[in-house]
Amino acid sequence: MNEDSPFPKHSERRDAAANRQRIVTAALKLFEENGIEDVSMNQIATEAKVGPGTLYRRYHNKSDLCLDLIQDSIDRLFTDMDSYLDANSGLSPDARLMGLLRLLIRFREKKIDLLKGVDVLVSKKHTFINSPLHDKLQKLFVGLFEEMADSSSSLPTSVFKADLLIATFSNQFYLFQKETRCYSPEKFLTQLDALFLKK
Amino acid sequence: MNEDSPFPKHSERRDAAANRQRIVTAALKLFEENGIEDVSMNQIATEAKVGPGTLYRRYHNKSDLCLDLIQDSIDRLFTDMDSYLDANSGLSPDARLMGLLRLLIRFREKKIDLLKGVDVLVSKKHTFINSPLHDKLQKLFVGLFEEMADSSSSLPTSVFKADLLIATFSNQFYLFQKETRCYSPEKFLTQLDALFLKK
DNA sequence: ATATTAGACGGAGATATCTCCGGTTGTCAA
DNA sequence: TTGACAACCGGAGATATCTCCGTCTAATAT
Repeated sequence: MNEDSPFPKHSERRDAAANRQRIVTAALKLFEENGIEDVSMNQIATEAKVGPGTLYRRYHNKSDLCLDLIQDSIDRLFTDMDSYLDANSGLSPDARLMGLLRLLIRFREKKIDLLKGVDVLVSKKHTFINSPLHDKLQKLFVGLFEEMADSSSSLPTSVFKADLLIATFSNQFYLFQKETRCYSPEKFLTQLDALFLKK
Repeated sequence: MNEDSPFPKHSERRDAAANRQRIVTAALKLFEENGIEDVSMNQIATEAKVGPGTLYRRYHNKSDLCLDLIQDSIDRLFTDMDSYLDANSGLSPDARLMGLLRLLIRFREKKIDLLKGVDVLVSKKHTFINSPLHDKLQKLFVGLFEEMADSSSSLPTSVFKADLLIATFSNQFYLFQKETRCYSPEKFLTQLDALFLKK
C-alpha cells in the first residue's frame, strides 16, 4: 500500500509529496487538539487544504493514516528487537521472549493513542490479510517458541501460541485489560509470562 | 438496552411490537439475500416500512440488531451449558471446561454469519463495558480454572486466562484462525486444550 | 366514552465516508 | 526547450449513519 521502499522506481511527485506532508501535519495537529475519535477525514482534508479525493487516494481510511503516523516507531521497534536478540543470544529463549515483550509493551504504551485508531497487529477490516507488523512478530515469536519446545510440542502449537500472544496486544484485548481489569503494563507482562512461558 | 425482562412494567406498545417484528423479518430476509455486510440500515428500514428514526431508536447500530437476532440462541447456549455442568459434575474441571468449549464452538459455528456482524464476546465499540455473554462465560471459566488451580496459581491468573480464552472466540481471532490458518473447529479445540488445560 | 399523556412514529437533514472523472501538472525523453 | 503522458488534483455527488422534533396514537385513568 505505502510505497516506502528505499528506492522506488519513480519517486513521489513533488506536489504529491507536499500534499502528503500537509496531510500528516494537519492530522497530527487535529488529533492533538480533538482526539483521534473526534476528527473526521473531511476535517483533515480541509485543514490540509486538499480535496477528499486526494486524501482518500493516499489513505483508504483513518486507520491507514494512523499507521503511517507511527511507521517510524514501528521501524524503530523492529531494529530494537533485532539488536536486542543480537546482544542477548546467550540468554534462554524464555528470557529473550520476555525481552521482546518488554520492548513491544513499551512501544504499545508510548503509541497508545494512535494505536487506538488502527489495529496494526491484526488485519484490515473484513479481509484477513496479515499486517507486516503481525508477520514480523509472528516470525520472531514462533522461532523462540520452537527453540524452547520440548519433543511433545509441535509447530502448529507454536504458531497458535504466537498468534494468541500477539492478539493480547490488540486494542480489543489490551485495552480491555488495561481499562477494565486495571492492569499495569508490568502486571500484564507477568500474566503473559505465567501463561506463555512457565510451561 | 433490550427490555426483554419477563414482565416489564409496561409491555411494549402494540404498534411498537409490530414494527419490531417487521424489522426483524426484513433484516433476516435481506441478510439472507445479500449478506450482512452488504445490507444497510436504510435498506432494512425501507424493507420494514419504518422510518430510519424508528429503526435507530430500537437498535443503535447493525451490531445491536444482529445481537437481537441471535438472542434466542444465546439463551439456549446458556441453558445447555448449565445443564451440561449439572449432568457432569462428577468429571474433572478440565473435562468440564472442554465440554463447555465444545458447546461454545458449536454455537459459534452455527451462528457464524450473524456473529460476524457483532462481537458479542467483547464490548460495544470504544466503551469497554462487558457484554452479558462475556460476563456469563467469564464466570463459568474462572470457576473451573479456580477449581483446577494448584497452590501456585492465583485468582488474577484465572481471570486473565478466562479473558484470553474467551477472546479466542472473537471475530478477530477465531475467524483469522479459521480462514487464514485453516483450522477446523476440532483442531482449534485441540490447540485450546494444549494451551489452557494441559498444565 | 373520553381525556390525558407517555412514548412511538416518520422523515427531513446534518455529517461522514468514499468514488468518479474532467481538468491540471510534474517528469522525462527527445 | 518542448511535447507527451502518467499521475495527481479537486470537488461534486452517491450513499450511509444517526439525530432531532413536530405529529400522532396506544394505553390508562376518570
